[in-house]
Amino acid sequence: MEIIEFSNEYLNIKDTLDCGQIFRYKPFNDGFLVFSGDKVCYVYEQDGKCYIQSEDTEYFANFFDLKRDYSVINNFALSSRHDIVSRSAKLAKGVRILNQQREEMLFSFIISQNNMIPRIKAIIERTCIALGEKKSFDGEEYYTFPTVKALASKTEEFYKNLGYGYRARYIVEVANAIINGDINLEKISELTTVGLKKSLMTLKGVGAKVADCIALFGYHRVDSFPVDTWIERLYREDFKGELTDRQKITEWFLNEFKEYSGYVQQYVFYYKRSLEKNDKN
DNA sequence: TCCCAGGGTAGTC
DNA sequence: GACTACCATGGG
Repeated sequence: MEIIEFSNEYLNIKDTLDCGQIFRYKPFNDGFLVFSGDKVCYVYEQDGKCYIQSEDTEYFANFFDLKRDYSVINNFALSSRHDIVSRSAKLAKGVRILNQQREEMLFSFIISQNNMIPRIKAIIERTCIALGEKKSFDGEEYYTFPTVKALASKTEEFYKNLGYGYRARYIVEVANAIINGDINLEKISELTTVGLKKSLMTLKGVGAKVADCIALFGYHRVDSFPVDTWIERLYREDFKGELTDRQKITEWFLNEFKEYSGYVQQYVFYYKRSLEKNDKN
């Protein structure tokens, strides 16, 4: 077991995990267990430092995007002419864009459509228990994310029983499309962001928003700006925007924030959702 | 009971 | 191209 130490100035574990880009993590001791594909790490904060403990620290150093200088990104957002963006940057200073596994992002965000985050987590959890491999870490049992082969081996009925609803058909079709070689998730990483999105959208159940999420969280394409119901509301309320077409709203944000778009999206998404949570408390 | 959730598809015009 | 009914499920 290896361990990495990292400053927590631009890495807040809880905020980064809790902003809807990852669905598999859980509280553990003084921090969290974080799962990615068949890998796991234990992360916690102590005395101004983050500690990442894993059998594969190299993987998780990249996973948490540790090589990138987030002071540049955060300062860009802090100095935005949009008040909502600078306020978000202040609140979400420790939020980073994780580098996650492509297959896991693809299937996870297909599940995410017209769904709620707690329910998405529950469906993915049930899927891992049913089709993943059982492993243990520091005495704690966990299940890996299923392989595409395992996902393709089941029928639509199987996924309906796991609570997928109408999305069951998409999982079966997409898993088989990968098995058949209709799409290669590694190969398409060579494409431009526009080409990558277009390629992902040939898959059943993957529209513009889901493709944006996969591009951002699975390929670190930060010239992506996923627009969901939260962002659409934020666009209307906080930017006084008048566009209604989500594609055009995405284009508007991309033009506004350029190569920082993906980071800004996470900042404001975190901000908007944290406000909502506080209203309920 | 209706509305909503990190939306997308297929049909119509 | 734009518009819309419909799609499962569970929580508020």
